[in-house]
Amino acid sequence: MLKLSRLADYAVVILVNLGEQDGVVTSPALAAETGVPEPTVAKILKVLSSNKLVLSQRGAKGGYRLARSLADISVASVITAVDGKIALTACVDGGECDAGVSCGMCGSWDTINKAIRDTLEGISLEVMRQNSACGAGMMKKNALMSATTRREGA
Amino acid sequence: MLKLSRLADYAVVILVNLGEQDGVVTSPALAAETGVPEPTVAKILKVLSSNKLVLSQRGAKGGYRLARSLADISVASVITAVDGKIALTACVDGGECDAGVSCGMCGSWDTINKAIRDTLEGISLEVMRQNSACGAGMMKKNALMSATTRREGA
DNA sequence: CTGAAACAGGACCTAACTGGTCTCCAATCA
DNA sequence: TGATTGGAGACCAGTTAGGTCCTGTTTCAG
Repeated sequence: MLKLSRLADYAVVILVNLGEQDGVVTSPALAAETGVPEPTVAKILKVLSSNKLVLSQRGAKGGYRLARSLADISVASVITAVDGKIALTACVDGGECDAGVSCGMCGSWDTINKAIRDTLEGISLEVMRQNSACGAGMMKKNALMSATTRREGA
Repeated sequence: MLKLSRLADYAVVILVNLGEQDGVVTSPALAAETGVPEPTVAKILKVLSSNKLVLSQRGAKGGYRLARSLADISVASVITAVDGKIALTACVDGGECDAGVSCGMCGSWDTINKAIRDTLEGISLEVMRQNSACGAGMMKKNALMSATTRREGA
């Protein structure tokens, strides 16, 4: 199904949310905002921090803030940070295939991978935020709703 | 990592291999050619058959052959046949999100999904075959090699 | 007419991977 | 000095994809 990892999806939501606030924000606060479970938010933020997409401030009164504006963060960079290199198959560009079987087409996928990467590079989080069908309010509402549901369900 | 399912990868290899032969080919034969385990090849061919990408002939002396030329089969159609609709996230175009959390960006991903789909539509298996860095011989060699390794490993 | 060969369509099991949680450590500020 | 917050990694569990097998149906050969 060619699916994206859920973490990457969360990361986008979290970053957009972070971009709509000013000052440093703690991970619990972001978790409350987005409805994503706190430990997961923390984990994602750590990764984003090590990839320089967000800046962290440790200690009391610490938290996170965007390293650049939403317009300067591409979807590709978020996915790359969370999921690693963007590639459609096990044969990463020029890399060796352990399996061998799927390797018959080694070079061929490179074209596809590059095309997809270019596509994702061209879309910024700012665009994502604006194109959102539901809007920020809806996002928050949905998030809280799901958080409640999850808690009740468990 | 935005990865493609291995089945889809196999499917491409199998189809290209099928396209290089004439007459009907049995699934055991294709398995031997590609190095993909026979039951898996059979499974994939069944799916491809039901999606009209290959034509099947039952009974003794039966087998499979391409429904159209490699040039007329897009990578997108193969992936769609094997993995279902091509979409980057759980939110399929216009569909409803069960989770809610990842749904904040519902509409935004559509643009991305469409772009990726277009990219994959534009690449035919014939192109894949020609661009193959290793070439058909290498493919076969690798396949057999891995088949041997697998057998010994198990 | 009978048996073998090959596809059709499932059910089912296993294993890998992802997602999610928890714990301990380091840093910062009141 | 202690409370707060991020940093790093181990670890557990649920899901899902990959792979195998079984049974039936069709067709050809002898």
